[in-house]
Amino acid sequence: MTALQAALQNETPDSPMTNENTFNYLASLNEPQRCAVETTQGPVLVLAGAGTGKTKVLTTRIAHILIQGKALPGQILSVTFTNKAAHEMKSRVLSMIGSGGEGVWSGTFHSLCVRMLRRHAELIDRQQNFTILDTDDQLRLIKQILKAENMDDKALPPRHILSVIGRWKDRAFLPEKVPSSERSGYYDEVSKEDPVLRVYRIYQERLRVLNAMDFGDLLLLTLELFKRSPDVLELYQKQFKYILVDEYQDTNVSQYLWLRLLAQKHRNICCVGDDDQSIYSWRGAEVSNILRFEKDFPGALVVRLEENYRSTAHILGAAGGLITQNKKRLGKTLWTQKEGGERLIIKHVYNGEEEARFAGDEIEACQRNGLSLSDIAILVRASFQTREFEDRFISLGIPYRVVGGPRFYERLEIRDAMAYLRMVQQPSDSLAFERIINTPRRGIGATSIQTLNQYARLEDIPLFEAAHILIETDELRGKAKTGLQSLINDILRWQSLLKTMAPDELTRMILDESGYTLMWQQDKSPEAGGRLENLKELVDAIKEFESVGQFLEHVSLVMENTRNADFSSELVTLMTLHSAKGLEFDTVFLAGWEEGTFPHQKSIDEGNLEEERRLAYVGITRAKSKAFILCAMNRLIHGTWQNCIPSRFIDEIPAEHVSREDSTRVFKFNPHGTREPYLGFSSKKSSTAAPLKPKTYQKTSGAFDMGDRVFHVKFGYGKIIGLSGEKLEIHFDHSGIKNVVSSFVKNAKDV
DNA sequence: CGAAGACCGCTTTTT
DNA sequence: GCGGTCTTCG
Repeated sequence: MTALQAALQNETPDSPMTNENTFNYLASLNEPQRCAVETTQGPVLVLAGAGTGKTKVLTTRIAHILIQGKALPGQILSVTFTNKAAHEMKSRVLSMIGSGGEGVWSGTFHSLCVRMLRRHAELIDRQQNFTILDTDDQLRLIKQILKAENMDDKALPPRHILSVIGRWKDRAFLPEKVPSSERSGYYDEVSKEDPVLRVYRIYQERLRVLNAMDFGDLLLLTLELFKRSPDVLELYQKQFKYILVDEYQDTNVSQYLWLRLLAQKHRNICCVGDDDQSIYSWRGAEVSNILRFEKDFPGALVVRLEENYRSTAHILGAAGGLITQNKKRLGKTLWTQKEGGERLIIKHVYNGEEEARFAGDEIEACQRNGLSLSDIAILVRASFQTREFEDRFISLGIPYRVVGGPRFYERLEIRDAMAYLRMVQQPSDSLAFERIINTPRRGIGATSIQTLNQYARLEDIPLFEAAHILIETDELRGKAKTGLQSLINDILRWQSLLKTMAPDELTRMILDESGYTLMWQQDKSPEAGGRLENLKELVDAIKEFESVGQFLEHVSLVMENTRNADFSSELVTLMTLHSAKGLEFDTVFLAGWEEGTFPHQKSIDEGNLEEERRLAYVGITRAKSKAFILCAMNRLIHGTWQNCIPSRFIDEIPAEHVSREDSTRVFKFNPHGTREPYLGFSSKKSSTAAPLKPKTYQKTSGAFDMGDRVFHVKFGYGKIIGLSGEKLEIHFDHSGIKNVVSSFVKNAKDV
């Protein structure tokens, strides 16, 4: 019997069990952690520094509440930001208390909101099967509106409108609630109003007609739901006796209001976060939420977790010294029981190429010392910075992986396929219809689509319905008419199969019968093969779901890449500082610490240096034992070479925690400081010039010959034009001539 | 409807 | 300086 089952069988839930074993889970906590777990009543703010065990506190707290019998699983609300975090929470709670933990309302803000909104859709003018739009759809909708309203998309770029609306939604402003002080900055002389606000109003109206909502709406409309129906709000307020929130420093205003409403009744809310790791203000996160916590929840207990179990004293000292430069923070100092450790190494290099070469050499040295490649990460400010490292690693034969990048469900072919599914699931999804109406080509051109759109808007009906009606008239002719007629028939037929056919079979059928598969089969471009592969993968993915609807919901809420999730294999990790948050590595290379790159020029211009500094703090605290900070003296920026000034953050790290490795061999030391542009040394071209050391850790795939057609994950298809042992010289169809190691390429016919 | 040329913008990214 | 997107023309 698990502890929870025992607790649930206990007739008097308020009297804790006396069995001492039940309390073992508390023994592994340090004093503040234990305090954060045991103070279940009233508001609690846990300021959890990097590597101080915050997930442990959250999961143990849930287990504690359940084991103590203070609440049933369904009375606990546990909120995170990412699906990954949500899954981890779930599995860790389950492993602590065994079965019974499944009933906890655990998920992301967005998934929890969807759960509520589907239940009460009619109260916010939607049907239960409403669609969740992605950015693509949103953008298309905005463009449509601009066109229909005769507005100039040059003066009002759709992307910008979308981001303004997004920020309004983050702050819980419905169109009529946007304060005049928060206007977009645009002004229309004729209508005497803010044109973006006007688009916003129409946009929301269109979403209602489309039975759709965007991501911002998930929060915004849940707030609206609570407002329109106090009964519904009360239902949830009563239900959730205990609320737990992860990454509180990343919440936006809407999320904050949502939490505050739900916590009003029981007031048992526990927020965990770290103001020093707030790095998402650009997508609406408000550090002030965490800074203000004690005011928002009077009588709150604030617990600081400051004992770090991850890094050496030097790393913590460096990060701590840096972050004290920030004014707006609650303040805490990380410490460790670990002794010794190495200082951070600050390495000045000539340019980006040497930066990559240095990292490559150091990584090989790490390997010789027995470190696994999976213990090493290169962290960059912006994703384009990974390129030079990739090039170098390829020629050295260091296996690597880039985290992030384009995601599966954002690919063109996947979105198209999903649009077909959406049409079958919800025919009023006009954005999906517009996407596939002429893909593959059916002779329905822009004019025909415009006719349909005009009619649909005039009658306030979905596009599909408009198509139904106009097909009976002479508005459309020739190919457009026959093409549309057969598409409508197809969609209706697929719809009739929705209930009876297995979702993956239906998907395959739709892709075949619509001619979509054929379209890519006939496509001669190099990507076509990959696209067909992806479509197969999509069909495979759908197998796991009971219905098309369930699958669509999953995809719209879980956009993350699961394919890169494997951190165990022997690969160096390359990623941005943003995506590194929450991870740890033995050795970390912090690349591109120059003014303009990091801190980024835009942040300097906008005076948002505190957030950049927090980003630096996040970067340093990822390292367990060793951190390199790399600073190039010259860099190619937007096609021109620029002299670089070392990042101000380098100077802000206390000197006693760093050692400067300005090798005089490469770097002409400037006794007056590090801020002077580099003067000596001339650029030596070619990353392939360096001697290649034999690799023992790598399997030789062998047998390649001159002229062989091969495939490379990054460079695509190409032909071998040179051979020397492990090293191949390949002329790639799209990337030119590159030197690569044979284990990185496959024979083209095996792909 | 497709190809070629002009044009722009260029941090971070989850849901 | 490049790459993606939009426009225009045949």
